[in-house]
This record gives sequence, structure tokens and C-alpha cells, in this order.
Amino acid sequence: MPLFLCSIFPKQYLCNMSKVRVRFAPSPTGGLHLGGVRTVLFNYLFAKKHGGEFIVRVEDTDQSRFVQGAEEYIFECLAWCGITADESVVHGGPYAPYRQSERKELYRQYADKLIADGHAYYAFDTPEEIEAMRESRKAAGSGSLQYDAGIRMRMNNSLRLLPEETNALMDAGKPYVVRIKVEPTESISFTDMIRGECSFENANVDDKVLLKADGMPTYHLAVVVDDYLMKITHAFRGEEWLPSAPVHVLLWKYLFGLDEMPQWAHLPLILKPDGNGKLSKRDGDRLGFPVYAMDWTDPKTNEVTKGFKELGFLPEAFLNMLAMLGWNPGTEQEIFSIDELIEAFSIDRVHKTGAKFDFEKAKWFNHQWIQKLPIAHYSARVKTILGGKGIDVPDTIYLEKVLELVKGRSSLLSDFYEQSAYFFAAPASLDIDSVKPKWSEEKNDFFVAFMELIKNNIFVAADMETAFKALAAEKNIKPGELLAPLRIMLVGAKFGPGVFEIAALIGKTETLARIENALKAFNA
RNA sequence: GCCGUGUUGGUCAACCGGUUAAGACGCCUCCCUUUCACGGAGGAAUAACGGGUUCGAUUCCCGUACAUGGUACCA
Repeated sequence: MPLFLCSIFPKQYLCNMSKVRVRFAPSPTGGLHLGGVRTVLFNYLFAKKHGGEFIVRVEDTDQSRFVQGAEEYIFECLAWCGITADESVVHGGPYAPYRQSERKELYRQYADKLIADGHAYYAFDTPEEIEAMRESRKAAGSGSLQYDAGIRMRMNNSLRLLPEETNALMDAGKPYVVRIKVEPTESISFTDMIRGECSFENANVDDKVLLKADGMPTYHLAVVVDDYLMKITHAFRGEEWLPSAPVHVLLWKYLFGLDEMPQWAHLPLILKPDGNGKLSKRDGDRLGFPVYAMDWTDPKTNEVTKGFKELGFLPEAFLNMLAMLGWNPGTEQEIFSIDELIEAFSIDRVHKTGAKFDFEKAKWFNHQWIQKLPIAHYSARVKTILGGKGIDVPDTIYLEKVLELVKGRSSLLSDFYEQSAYFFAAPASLDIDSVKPKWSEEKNDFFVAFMELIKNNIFVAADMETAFKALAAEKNIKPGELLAPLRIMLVGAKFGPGVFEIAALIGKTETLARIENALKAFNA
């Protein structure tokens, strides 16, 4: 009898979806890292694709780590990218408050429940005592240095202590934490949307701290309690969380039941372009590219860290680049608008492996989007950039004509400065050296005659070129010998679009002025 | 050290047992352009290593190596 096998990919995680969330705390110095934006982006794409709500929580973990302005900054970055959350810390929403410090008592209730059910316990060990425990385990040749079932009955906690001893300690105000009690005999498994079945031996999971001595929860407790209370169905986070996922699964099991647990997706990391390791802010400083979405000023040090936006990235390109880092549509298409991304996105095409960040490719994406989008989409930003460089742009129509002419030469919005500065003011310096050796009286005569010509002719690029060449033939000089000097006269250097197009755009008066001025320099 | 995850050109990557192993970035050559770019046409460059399984392995399994993450009263 034939045996038929079919492989069924676990698609059931798409069922019953109502909420997708991303949650993160600002880094100790603030700022929004590339990886953070990408996590939000993948959440967003997934939520939009499947019609779910999309929640962004930014939390302050404890007062010492809280960074002034970090929450608002993160939402500014997301707004720039065009990502808006259905619920977020700044908008309140039905599940507010969002700040951990304001939810403190909530977490304690669940910690108490765990203790009452025998799944957690009080521990009074000082950091020094724990360190000593690790040292002695290491000395004893133990492979594991964790606070776990193998050691807890020898530590200073409510499991080993008599109830009256525990009470006495607490009455005396001895600081304590609440730890989860992991039973070492079971194993934990769950299905990750990206990695499939993941399983862990409980023996390798330690008794993590759930509630700190100051009464604040650790991430482990907070994420489980919050996700339950906020009815989260899908949770995306970085791969660095995979090792602690078993603790979270255990907490779900003890507190709310595994059926209530959200689907997990552990996203791959973004790595340094050179060397090894996760991409960090320092790498950006070191290698000369941004790592944050937008400029960030550390309120404590006033140190400014550059962002993609300020460097001249378009949000469309930024998102497009990020999406292609760790995900692939399986087709040859690389340029995607946000709507196209939502359409094409599929969680099972997200990679498991970390990808090295390539700034050259990022610039290529931006170049593509500069060509693709209408000029009007970014001309205001370019105007601001030029303004910052001391170029005042009075006429938007003129600006847009200029941008149209030079956009193929620009990868970053900031490139427009050097590509278009000479349209707004005569070049500050002329590359005389590349003209001077071949300069002659005949050439000077040519340009004097050419000036007369354009004074009396219609000022259009094609006509000017025809007239220019005719005059060159008449004077018996090769046009090529004259084109380079003319370019230097108008641009100051050897780059830019066709010279006659430039002349047509800057106008008759300006063209004549620049030629006249340059002739003086050439003849000097 | 221990635990987890992973390994296709320099980088991003497709192909989920039989392919001349896609495509993109970057690099090189040529064409276009009397500039610089864009664009077009080519080119160099890849399955970590060792065992299995199989008629057949880049693809599946096991080791090794390497990388990466975790191993905090940080997230």
C-alpha cells in the first residue's frame, strides 16, 4: 500500500490574529538603531498584510536609565518613515498606562500569584554571594554557572529557608528579588514564525529574576504580563531574545496558559560591515555612516549622533533598504514602495541569519528613489539643505528644473549641494589649471565672438550649441577644445550636465557674466 | 566554559535532492557621452571541512571548524 506524505507548513499562526506589537526600551543613550526600525517595519508589514492592529510600546525601565526625550524621538523617527501605530505610548489608548513605572503594582500581583502557586520564590542573596556561588561552581568544574535547581537549595532564599525565617528577613527589610522556579525535568518547546520548532531543556534554563529589589519587573515578567493584558497575538523581537524565550513560555504556562501565548518571531540581527558582531553606534562613527534613523542628541552629554534622514536619505529608500536586509521576496524585484512591501511581505521569507550592513547598497537604494520619485516630493528638503550651506533659493520652479537636470548624479539629498551650487551662484573657484596650458589668443577671440553671438541670438540650448559649433568651424578650432573651457567658465570644474543646458538654465546675463569673468582669469 | 542559532561570490542573496548555481551592490573592460554621472553590453568572483543517507547532494543527517547571540536585580 502506497504511503503518502505531505508536508504542512504551520500556517495556523495567521489565524485569530488581532494585534501585533513591537516593544522596546530606548538604549541607555537614546537614539533609534537600524535594527530597531527594521523590527518595527517587519511588525508593521505583517500587521498591515493580515489586517491586524499595530502597537508600538516604548517603555522606561527604571529611572536611572530613563532618557529624556527618547520616547518622542522614536515616534518622530517612525513618523518620518511613514509608520504610524494604532496604539502607542504617546497616544494613550485603551491599555494605558504604558510606562513600566506606572504599572509597577500590576506586575507585583502576578509575581505574588506565581509565588502562591509555587512557581516562584523570594531570594535574598547579595550580588557578592551570587558571584561567590559562580566562582565556587566554576572551581568545582561545573559546566553551568547559573542560579538554578542545582544550586538553589544552597542559596539564601525562601525555598531553603523556613517560612518564619523568610518572614523575619522580610520584616527586617532585607532586600529581596523574586525568581522563577524552573523545574529541571521538563523541556520547553514553541513554534517560532521564522525558525519553526524551537526546543530547550529546562535544565539549561536558570531561575531568572522576575521582580527586582526595587520592585520593578525585569523584561521577562513585564513582557508576559503586558502582552497578556494588552491581548497581543504576535510578538516580533530580535534574535538576541531567543535564549530567554523558554522563560517567557514558562511564565505564560504558569500564569495564563499556553493557549493564550502570542506567536513569536525572532528577527535576525544586523551586523557590522567589517569584522564581527552586532552593528553598533560606534561602528557608524568609525566607518562614516549613520546607524540611527534621525539625528539624536544625547541630553546628558549633548553629543549629536548623525541620522539617515539628515544625511540625505529619503524615507522610502531607507525603509526599502531595511526591508531587503533580512527579507527577500523571492523575485528579482528590489525596489519596493511601502505598499508594495505590505503586498509582497511574507514572514516565512524572513531569513534566520544575520546580515552585514552595506552602506554602499543603502546609497544605491536612495539613488534609485531619487530617480523614481517626483522632484516635488523632496525639493523642499533639498532647499533646506542648500539653505544650510548658505544658498538661498528664492524660486521653487527654478530649483526643480535644476534638480531634474542633476538628479541622476545624486545618491544622497546632500549630494545636491555640490551638484547644483553653481546654478545659484557663480563658481567660487575655477579649475584654471586644466585650461591654462592649452589656452591661446585664438580661443580668447572665439569666446569674445561667442559672447557677441549669444547677446543677439535666441537663448535656447540647442540653438546655442549649433551656433557654438558653427562659430568654432569658422574660427577653425575643434569644438572639443572649446567645450572644456566653457564648462570651467560656467561650472568651475569638469562635471555636471551638458554645458548648453546649464547655460540655458542660468540665463543669458549670468552666462555672459561668467564667461567674461573667466576670460579675465584665463588671460591673466 | 556552558546553552542557543546559523554557515551559497567581498556584501545582500535565489534555487527547499538532478541547474551551465539566478539577480543586486561593489570591482574591472567596452559602448554611449568632446566633462562628471546615468544608461547599455560584457567580465572576474560563491556552496567552510570531514563523514554518512541516496542512483544522485549546495540542498537531508551527524561530527568538526568558524561566526553570532545569550549566559545581569540591561533590554
